[in-house]
Amino acid sequence: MAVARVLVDTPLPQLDRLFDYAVPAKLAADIGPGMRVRVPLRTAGRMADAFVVEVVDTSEHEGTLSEVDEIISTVPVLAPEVWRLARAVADRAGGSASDVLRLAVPTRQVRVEKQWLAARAEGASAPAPLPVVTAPEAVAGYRSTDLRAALRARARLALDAVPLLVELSPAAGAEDPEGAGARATPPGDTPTPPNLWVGRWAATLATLAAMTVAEGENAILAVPDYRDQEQLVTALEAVVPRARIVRLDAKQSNPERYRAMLRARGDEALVLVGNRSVLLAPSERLGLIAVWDDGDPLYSEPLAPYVHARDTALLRAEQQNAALVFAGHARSTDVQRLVEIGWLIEVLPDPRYQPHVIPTMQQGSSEGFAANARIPSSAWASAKAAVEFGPVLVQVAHPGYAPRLACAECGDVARCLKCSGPLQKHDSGAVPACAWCGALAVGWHCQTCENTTMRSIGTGAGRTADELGRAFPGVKVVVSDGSRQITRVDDEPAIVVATRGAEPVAPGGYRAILLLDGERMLARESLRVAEDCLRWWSDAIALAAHRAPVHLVGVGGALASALATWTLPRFVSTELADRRHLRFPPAVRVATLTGQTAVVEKAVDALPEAARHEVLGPVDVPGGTVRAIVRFDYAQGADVARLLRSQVIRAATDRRRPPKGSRDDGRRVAPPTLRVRFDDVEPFSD
DNA sequence: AGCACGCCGACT
DNA sequence: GTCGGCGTGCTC
Repeated sequence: MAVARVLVDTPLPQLDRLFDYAVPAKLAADIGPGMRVRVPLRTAGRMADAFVVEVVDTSEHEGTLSEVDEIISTVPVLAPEVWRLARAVADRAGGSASDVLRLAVPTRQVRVEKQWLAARAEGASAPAPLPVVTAPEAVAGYRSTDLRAALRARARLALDAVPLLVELSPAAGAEDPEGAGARATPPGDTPTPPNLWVGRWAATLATLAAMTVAEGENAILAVPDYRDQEQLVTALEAVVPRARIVRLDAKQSNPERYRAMLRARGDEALVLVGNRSVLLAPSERLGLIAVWDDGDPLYSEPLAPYVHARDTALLRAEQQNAALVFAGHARSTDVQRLVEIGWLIEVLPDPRYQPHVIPTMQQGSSEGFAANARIPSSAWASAKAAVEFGPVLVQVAHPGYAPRLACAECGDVARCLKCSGPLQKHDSGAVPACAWCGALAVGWHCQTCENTTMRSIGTGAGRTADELGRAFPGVKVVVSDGSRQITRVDDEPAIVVATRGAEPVAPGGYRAILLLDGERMLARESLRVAEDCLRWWSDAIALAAHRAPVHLVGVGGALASALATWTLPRFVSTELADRRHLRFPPAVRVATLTGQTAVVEKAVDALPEAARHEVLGPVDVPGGTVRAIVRFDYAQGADVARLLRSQVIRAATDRRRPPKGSRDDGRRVAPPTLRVRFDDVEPFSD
């Protein structure tokens, strides 16, 4: 008799294990691993969706088995390697595998499934041959023979990217079998020769992916956001046939994601490129996992079980014996830790390249334009000279025009009359609007002194652009910020004002770069300010033309000299040593426990001895609950996760009615939930 | 979650 | 004796 072992699709932690169901004769021929099924749970009549994990001959379960009710679809959406990964990811984070599968398997799309089944019925056509071109300049800066050997040896690397741009030779050998006209030009636009400048990092990762695909194996490439993805895909198209590149990202519609996920289950070797979710895509023969800029906060998953993409990558590379590459301009302290314990091997550019970074603490003269006051005269002169020859980048901290407004009379922060949110201005002429509810501040008056006029506090990208426009008459000014992102600019002289992370790519690189607002960026209260700044600045520095001057304004000390001498790993190593001393992450692991006082206290008591002595709190948090932070060493991680998991289950299955005599006596009440979140750095910032 | 099982107090 | 309220525990 066939037995289906299934994972029930439910958030209940007590059901997070496999259940056995008998397969009735009429389903036996069709059922298989990875399919979605419906199964009865507890009592006939109640049905639950489930994934078939395996089909076996006998069950260990004593007692009669219920029968699988129905096969929802014969399309195997859950690949075995994804199941294995989901289980490990959930276990590491004290969470449920079904929560991970929710992220890994997009919701069903019947039309896409029909197409897929029809295509499969037609018979698998042999994959197209692979005319892989390995552009030698793409790995320039590294010894490419070493990289190829490292891939073959399944090495784990911390790769420091060369902070330069590279121009790709257009579609070098990457013939598109489906017709080369796929690079769509928007209707009405005159076709311009494509700007094929990308960060060198993108060309390097693309080459590693091409080497992997040439061996008949998949490569998974993760990027933080769409801007990086655009560069990486451009670089990939130069070395891998377009038909072998599969995107998986948040911008796609559900059917697109579903189609991509099913394609990844095919036989041909592919490059899978996308945001953090791409690390959960099916990939049976996996040769390489590469993560670009792992310090970017977009890699921390906001949904339960909150597993960071870096950890997913580490687990998966281990499970599937794939090569692993963490690449970035600035290393994260997490990667530095892995280097220092010998888990990752560092790969430095050879020959070494040092960008021309000029730090200065000195502020500009206060005469002249307001923007002038933020810019030291040396930087000003350098920008003025450089803009004759091409674009100059100015990086600022805040988007908009005036990120903050205050009453002109009493100086109190200007607040929305409807919801008390802070007001801000997006354009110089715009009516101020509330940052929270969006309401326009029409007929505003100060709630402290009844005055009706405001003044700006701080300077956004828009205002900086206005001021620079006046300072450089006749020069084009381009603004790129969070809401209006520009990915590429052309060669023309221009001042490009961008908020950190929104810098466009310029052909050949910027002729000069001014990093303003450094002081303000460093003022953020967070455990990771220094490494965040290092990342924001080094990513911008990498957009400069060869040896073009980069002025880092208002920053001194070790951070500035690390950038000036381009010895970022040394700085990060010192940073990590400080954290080790203070026992802060990533030197140690942490878990936050949130819930009612009694539940949190019980969970703390259940911890292993060593961890119990390193509990911060519990402290009150909004919502009538408390939060405790536990610190422990990596070696204890598995123990702590297992113990906390059992506490979560206990909390969920314990008495759900309030004790006798209380006000809601007899009424059903939400279970006394315990929320566990591992490796959350939020509690260490504010 | 949602439902059955079983253990004590009040009933024909 | 047995009806039913409510607390406890399980779900193949």
